Amino acid sequence: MSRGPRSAAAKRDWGREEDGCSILHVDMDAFFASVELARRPQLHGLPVIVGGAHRGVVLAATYEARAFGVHSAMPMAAALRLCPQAVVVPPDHAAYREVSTGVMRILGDVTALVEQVSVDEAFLDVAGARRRLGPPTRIAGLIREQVSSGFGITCSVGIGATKFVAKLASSHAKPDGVLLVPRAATVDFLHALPVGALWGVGERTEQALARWGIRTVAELARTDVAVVQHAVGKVAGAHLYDLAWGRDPRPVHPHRDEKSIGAEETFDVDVADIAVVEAKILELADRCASRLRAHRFVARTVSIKVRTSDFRTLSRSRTLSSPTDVAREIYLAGRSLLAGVDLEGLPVRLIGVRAEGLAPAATTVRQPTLDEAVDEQDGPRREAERAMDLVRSRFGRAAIGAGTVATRSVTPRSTTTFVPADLS
DNA sequence: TCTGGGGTCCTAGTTCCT
DNA sequence: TCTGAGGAACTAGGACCC
Repeated sequence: MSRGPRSAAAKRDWGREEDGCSILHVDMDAFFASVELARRPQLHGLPVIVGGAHRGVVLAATYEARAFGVHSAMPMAAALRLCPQAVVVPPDHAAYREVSTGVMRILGDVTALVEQVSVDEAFLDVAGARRRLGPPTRIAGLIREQVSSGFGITCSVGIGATKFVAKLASSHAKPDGVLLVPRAATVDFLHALPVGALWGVGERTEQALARWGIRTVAELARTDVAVVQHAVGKVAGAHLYDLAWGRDPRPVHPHRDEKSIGAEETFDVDVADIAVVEAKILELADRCASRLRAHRFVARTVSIKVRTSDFRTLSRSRTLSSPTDVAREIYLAGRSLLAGVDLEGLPVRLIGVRAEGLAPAATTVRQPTLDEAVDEQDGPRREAERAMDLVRSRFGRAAIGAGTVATRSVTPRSTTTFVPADLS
């Protein structure tokens, strides 16, 4: 689901020399939409958009919908103005994860050096697989064939000497193609692109560079690195300058350490009642905590994100006296952070909770604070939340949830509301 | 006109510790 | 005991990616 700008000039044959090009970037074509089409063949050939109908954005669109100017991250209302006949399908992330796992298994059979970047893309270093499977273009063909026959979806593969070039190559191979950029052609390939194609150059950075007359990668490469650093900052400037000359030493990392786990939600209607926002914080804290426990992590820092009705986004964070994986502790920190935010009387559009500073639970010592030493409920709370995890693993997430006030908890028809302790 | 959700990384200012 | 320097850690916010 890459969104970087592409260049027609870069979408051509750059040569056949594969030596020194061991990095593959595999990117599913319109992934969510393709999965929907694979299980609903009657939608083939139609403009299909995957996304939320209310206050949503486009998560994926078929190439038929893209022909009308629809693209991912576009507000759904705008997409439907451009393409009113589009079939809108709500996202089914569980299905996408399942296909993704299957695709990653195919990639894992090629080489152990697979770095999954997101649900629909991954880097592979196939240097060690060449003797067994052949040159990179052959391996790319093999992968595309297996993904197509196994899941009924297509993918594009970019081949280059570095991760960055492989990624750009895959975006220019779309849809359903392969593009090899030989090592010797790397600089020419890059210099054919607009500066926005560089990794890390979004709208703001593009504007900042444009103020210095830099609009293409070639122009950036010809500019003094000090000028680029002045325009976009020291670290980013040096990094962009290196990328513009094809220098990208980052290896393919099969394992990436998670840095944070979070959850956020946009309300259907902006909310002025703080109690409602706090209840949502509890729900999100519960989600974060159960994911922390599932990954066997504890978090040292809790942060919240608040978006007000005027679309301003504020964040607050606090480092806890002791790392935690307990929803109540995350909730209490989140609630107190919210109390410190001046909303200027505006209703809340979005609220998010994030657990940061993750460490393995098994090797992290939790020092009880003075409060906790007195509060003997902490142990039972963790146990109660683990019990909730067990219930959810058997009956699904909706089977059980945390309540704010035990006496007011309502039991819906098919759902059990479990109140582990007084969380208010 | 409308703008999701899950992340990472960087910068700059402030606070804390030695 | 006070003070300043320097570095580390924390915090808030912005930009970016998919």
